[in-house]
Amino acid sequence: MKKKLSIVDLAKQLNISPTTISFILNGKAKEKRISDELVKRVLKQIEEVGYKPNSLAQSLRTGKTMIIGLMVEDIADPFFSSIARLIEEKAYKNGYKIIYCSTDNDSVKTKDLLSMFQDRHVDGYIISPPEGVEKEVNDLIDNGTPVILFDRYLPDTNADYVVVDNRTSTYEAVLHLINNGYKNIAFITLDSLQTQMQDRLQGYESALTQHNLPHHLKEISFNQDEEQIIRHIVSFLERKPNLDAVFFGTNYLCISGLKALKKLGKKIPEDLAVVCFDDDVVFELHSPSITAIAQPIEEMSEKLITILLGKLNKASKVKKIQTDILSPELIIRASSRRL
Amino acid sequence: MKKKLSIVDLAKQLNISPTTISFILNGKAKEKRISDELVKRVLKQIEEVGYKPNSLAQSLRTGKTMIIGLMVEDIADPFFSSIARLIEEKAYKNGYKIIYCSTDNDSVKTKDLLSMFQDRHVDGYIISPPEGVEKEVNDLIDNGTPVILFDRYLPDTNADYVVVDNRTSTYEAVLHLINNGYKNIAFITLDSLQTQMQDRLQGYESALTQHNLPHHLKEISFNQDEEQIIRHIVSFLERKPNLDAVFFGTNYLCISGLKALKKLGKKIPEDLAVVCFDDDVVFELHSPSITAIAQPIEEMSEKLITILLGKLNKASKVKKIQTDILSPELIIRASSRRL
DNA sequence: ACAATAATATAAAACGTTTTAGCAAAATCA
DNA sequence: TGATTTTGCTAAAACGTTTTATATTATTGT
Repeated sequence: MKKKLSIVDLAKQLNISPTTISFILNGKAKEKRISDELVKRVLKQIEEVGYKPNSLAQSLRTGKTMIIGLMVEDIADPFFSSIARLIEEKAYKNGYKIIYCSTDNDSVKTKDLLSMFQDRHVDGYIISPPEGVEKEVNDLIDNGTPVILFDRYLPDTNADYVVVDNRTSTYEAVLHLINNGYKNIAFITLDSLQTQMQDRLQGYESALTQHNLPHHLKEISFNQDEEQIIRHIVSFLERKPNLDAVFFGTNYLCISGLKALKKLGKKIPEDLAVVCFDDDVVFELHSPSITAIAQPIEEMSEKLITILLGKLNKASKVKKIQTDILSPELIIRASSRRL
Repeated sequence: MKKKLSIVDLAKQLNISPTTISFILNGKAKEKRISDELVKRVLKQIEEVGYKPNSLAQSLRTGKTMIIGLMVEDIADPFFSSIARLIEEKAYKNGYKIIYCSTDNDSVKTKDLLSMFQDRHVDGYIISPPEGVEKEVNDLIDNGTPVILFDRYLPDTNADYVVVDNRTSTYEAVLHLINNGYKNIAFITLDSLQTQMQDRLQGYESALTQHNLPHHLKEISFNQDEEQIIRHIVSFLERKPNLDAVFFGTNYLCISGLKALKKLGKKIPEDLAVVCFDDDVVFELHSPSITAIAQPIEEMSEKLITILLGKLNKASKVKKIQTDILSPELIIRASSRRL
């Protein structure tokens, strides 16, 4: 447990002031007119003894922690963990570390976590927020902390966001079903007011309305385990024997749905066509493979980190909200094609 | 951007010393004989003005950050993201936050990340380590920092670890294939010296040797994209037309393998039986469903966090290495049963 | 009634940086 | 030459806590 040496120790070794070392380390050697010779001497010693500044002290003094808070709905969800992976990569490349948490879409839990992150003086936030944390997010922003939302956004906040065009992509996916001759298309989704879910719902409804087709909506509430979800889907499908297609609003609803269909012995797509929002390796490998709306995860992460880093660097007082609406891709597979 | 108030501000408001407040906040009121009346007064004011200690200052002074460093091979891998999810939950419950990163099994990258985490004075580590970081891990431990490894361990370190019994579980899975009459069982695994992969290999080999069956080993090197992996598997399977079963050493190898089998038009299990180490929803939903060795993720996370918190609290100088070897469960599905 | 002890609270140092303000010597200018 | 500017560096304050050592008053014991 040997003591790490401090800038003061180093200064003593070199018989100079800590100030000088600090200037050199922070790239102010020129500006502060430290002689090249001394700079060299200091750098050499630093190299030799392996001095590393204590980042806690730095943070305390500067107010910057170089930490980004990443709050996702559920880090175990492949969509979010993939995003986390990409964000991590880009953040580390820029000297930032990531502290993460899963919100469970629970606003109380999220408020708590936000408060914890604030305590730790996180420099900026990337959040897929639940509803109900508008005030906290706005407080953060008013405080000058960059916050950028993704997947869904909070209409009543000034936070930047990066989302996909849920409405159009859902609309087009449903259109694809219609074009394949399906007429009784169900939408199994979450009972949620979050923007992305509402937009998907709108896309579904407008496509059907436009083609004069009947709506079949099943909203499943969020906090249930998989068994329950499957039971709900099974019972819905049993009550609706005339359905010929079903669109799932999220990847895990679709996975539960596939299990439900298996249980019911339904053939895809003969008995029921299937389309899902959000792609997954499960859908690619499934027999038959499942048509899905694939989100541009790489692009989304890139935008997120770029916007965030931009705000972190410039501390730009740009009042205008930055919004990025990306286009997902409909990947048509066997599950939605008429034979 | 209103200034947060400090313990000194609070002290001024109350006309007392910061020391007193600190004592009260750290539960030393009794020990330091602060009068109940004053304690009440302070607590009330804290509540009223919403004072929160600056954790950076606390960390600087105490050396404790209440942050756990979680280093996994790849946070986007469902095995690791599930663990991350559970660890997160338990850590937060105990007041710890989590800072994470993906190592990519790259020892250089990992050393870098370790150094970054040290800079940030992470209190303890949970790591699924690549080989080649033994020295760094031992340095950490010598330094008094709790480190606990999982999934694989580093024989040349004093780090505690939680792993599963890879050898026995693989042995039994292969035995299961043998008992179902399969005689030419391939093992497609990583070209890795990590303990978990070596143990799985041993389990495979001892089962075959014991039953006098031929070995068919394919080792795939780590840093390849999925396309390459699939090509390697395809070519291996083409070169070995007499195989009747294949055991995959990791979940993503199996996923690539399933894609390869699809490409080759092989029927499972008629042409080729399949078993995988590590379960996944893909395997459950696949047609036919895939037999897999399911790791006790919940139990593993529980052990990890319990051991780590134990070491964090007691700063126990227990020299003995704690090792936990859990038993995975073989989930027999359609892909490995003779018709 | 006096010493010893207990009760209550605090001042000041320390953690390791960054940054402001400024000092002394050297160089330039007029 | 004397004043001014530039060069090269540093002392000390600040960030917001915790902790050690100690001061002051009240209580107890004899």
